[in-house]
Amino acid sequence: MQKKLDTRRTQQERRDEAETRLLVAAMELIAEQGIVKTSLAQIGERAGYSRGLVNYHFRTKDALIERLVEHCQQYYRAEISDISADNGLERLLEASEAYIRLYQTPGKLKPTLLVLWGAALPRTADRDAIIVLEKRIREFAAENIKLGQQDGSIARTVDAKAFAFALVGLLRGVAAEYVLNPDAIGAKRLREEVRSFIRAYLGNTT
Amino acid sequence: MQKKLDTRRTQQERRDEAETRLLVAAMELIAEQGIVKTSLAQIGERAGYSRGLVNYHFRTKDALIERLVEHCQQYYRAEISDISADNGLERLLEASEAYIRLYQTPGKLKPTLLVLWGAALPRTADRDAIIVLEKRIREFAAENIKLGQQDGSIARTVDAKAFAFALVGLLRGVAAEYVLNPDAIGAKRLREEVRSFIRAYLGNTT
Amino acid sequence: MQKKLDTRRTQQERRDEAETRLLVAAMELIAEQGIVKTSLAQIGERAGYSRGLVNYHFRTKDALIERLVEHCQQYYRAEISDISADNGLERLLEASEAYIRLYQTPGKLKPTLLVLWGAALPRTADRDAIIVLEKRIREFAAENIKLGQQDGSIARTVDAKAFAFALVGLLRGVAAEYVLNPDAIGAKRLREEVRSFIRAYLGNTT
Amino acid sequence: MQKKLDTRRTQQERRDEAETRLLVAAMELIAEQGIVKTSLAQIGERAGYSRGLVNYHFRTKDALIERLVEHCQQYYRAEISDISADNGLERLLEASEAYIRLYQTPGKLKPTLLVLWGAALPRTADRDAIIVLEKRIREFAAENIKLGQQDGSIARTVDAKAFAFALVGLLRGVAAEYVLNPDAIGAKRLREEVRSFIRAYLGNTT
DNA sequence: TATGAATGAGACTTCATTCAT
DNA sequence: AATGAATGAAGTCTCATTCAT
Repeated sequence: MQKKLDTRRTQQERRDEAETRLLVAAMELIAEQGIVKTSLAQIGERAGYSRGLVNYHFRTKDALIERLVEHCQQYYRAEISDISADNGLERLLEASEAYIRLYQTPGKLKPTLLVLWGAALPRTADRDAIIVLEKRIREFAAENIKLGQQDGSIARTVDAKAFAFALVGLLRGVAAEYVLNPDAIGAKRLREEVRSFIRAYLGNTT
Repeated sequence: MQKKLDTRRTQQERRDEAETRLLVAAMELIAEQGIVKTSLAQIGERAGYSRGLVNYHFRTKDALIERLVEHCQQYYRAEISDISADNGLERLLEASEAYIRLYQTPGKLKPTLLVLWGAALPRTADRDAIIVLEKRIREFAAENIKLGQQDGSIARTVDAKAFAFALVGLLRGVAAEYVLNPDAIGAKRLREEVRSFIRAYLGNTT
Repeated sequence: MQKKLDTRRTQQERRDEAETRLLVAAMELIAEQGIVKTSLAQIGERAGYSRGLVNYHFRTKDALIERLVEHCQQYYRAEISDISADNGLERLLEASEAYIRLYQTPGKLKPTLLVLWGAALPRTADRDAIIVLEKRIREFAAENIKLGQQDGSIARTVDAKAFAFALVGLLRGVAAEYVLNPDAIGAKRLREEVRSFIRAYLGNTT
Repeated sequence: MQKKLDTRRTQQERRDEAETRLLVAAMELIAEQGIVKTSLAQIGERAGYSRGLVNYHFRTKDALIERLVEHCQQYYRAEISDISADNGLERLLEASEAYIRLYQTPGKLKPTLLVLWGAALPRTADRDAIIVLEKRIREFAAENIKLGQQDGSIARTVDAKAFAFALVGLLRGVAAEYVLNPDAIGAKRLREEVRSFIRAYLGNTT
């Protein structure tokens, strides 16, 4: 019985590990090649398994992409989560800087979510997961703006919803610009510029 | 003589008309479905020709995309070109507003360039044309910033190159955000927000 | 246990059988139509499978051709291999006669290698495999000539390398001639003629 | 009237020149790439004309190939024709040597007929023209053998028809071997070897 | 749990041929 | 006589998916 339990746990663990490795492989490949050029066989093999495993785990490619968006989100959240500041403005600035920095530190996985976002611009099937994600991020920004308005760090005249929309656009767009053309501007200089940009507006009418 | 002129032009005209119709069809389809899901056969047929004509004209799909980027640029430039303001800041604001507005007025062709831009994020073959285009646009922005610094409408402390980078990111990102989620914010409200955002920064230290 | 053995072998066996059937189908079709007119879909279907299987197995058409050359060689070698004579001259004569006879006995597969050889004359991609094969065959001939010179059946004045070159040319050329025009000469008469031709030269200065 | 005649002749001359240039271009391209990979458009353009001209002149590709075989034959005959020897054996030897030499002197056109011959090995449409040509050449050889038997230079025991068959095979085969692998043997050495080979047999029983 | 053989749809591309100029 | 726009068939190759092991 003990043995059976162990076996069962091992099976589950093996499954989880395989799934994680498949997702990581998928992130790498999609960041490199885009969604369509990345085949399920490639993913399985990059993960160290067989061609067939992706279908076995995720059933279809669309399901994999959907699952991938969630996975990416968690991954990103984990990398951005340690915000130490305690007033709203600083929290926004820190989060923004962390977001940009994500694309400036080496590592293949980073651009994956951005690539998925870019791929969602035409009316494709995988669009919905990205849209939901965007909404959540705008809400996160809006909450921090309201927080800042309560603690006095952000002017009351700022329209939280509208600014959140613009801010997310700015960050996504600048990140994309950087991915496309990393040599056009210094990494640090870019982060400062974005920071000043945001601060100039939010602190403006205080 | 009239006849001869007509005759001489007709072959060339046929070719030109076909090319234009193919490009327009390609823009429509790519805006709807993205690059990869759009087949050359679809383009030919949507344009009212045969499945094979696209290859006859453009040789390869990559060549078509490259040509399409140029075509889009001209198309966009024509729509944005009438900037009436005479100082640098106002010129930038007008151009920015026109750019956002482009995605807010109906018409299938509009999102094409944005879709191409999003599709260039992974390392695909068509990437280069987009990168070149981005560079040109940043240069256009930087020139207007310098102009504004000469005519006094923009603070001398602004780093033209860095701000151009951020500005193009902002506009692209906001446009993408809007294409993905047009109902999250009012069209006019968004344009005002972007305008305030830019003005707050550029006029900041005057 | 028996069952386990069976199970273990079956996947591999399925693959091997498919590969053999595909190669045989390819040999038939190429002998009939030549390389270029033979499509991969035709091969798959003649073998009793789907249109796509050839690509699944051999990846590309060039790879199939390369594999086919090896396969043909083994096939031919098996048909020619029983040379009983023990002196060099007789061994050469027997091998030569067996080679010609190969094209004189019915059976679709026989001309395949000859067709591949003919198709390699222009600078095509599949050329290399044939060239390597030719070299090996000339070496085989040269070895037997040297053997004959040691056992006294072939004159020492014969230049092994040069004669091997001419001999292989003779056999290939006569076989091709026969395939093109089987009614121009009796099968037996042709074999005798070639035999006399070779013997006249090799035994010449004894 | 004179003028009209002139014009007519000029038209005819232009037509002839175009046809010749098309045929030469076709010979070059087929020697390089084989029949199937050579497109009619390529031929037209290599000849300095338009893509459409080949169809205008020859109607179909098959007709071009057929015409090409005749043209090649004339071309080859012109290069081989000056045989000065006056006894049958020497005439055969000279012709044989000239044939081999044809493939040993630089110039793209040479291998064309050989390529066409190789391409005729499977049962294709263009086969017949080649078969007819082969027959004519065997007859030419047989005539010279009989001539040699009359003038005493060739043994009466030789079977003219059978030997002609073998000889043509030898020459074709050796030429093909040389085209495939020119570095395996010296050009002069090869011609000597073939000459000795033939002489050994024909002079054998004198 | 995992593998990989097999399928079949669909894409890009080439090209002989037709036809308007 | 000559051009080249346009067609449509055919071929190679990729790949998501199914299924037997």
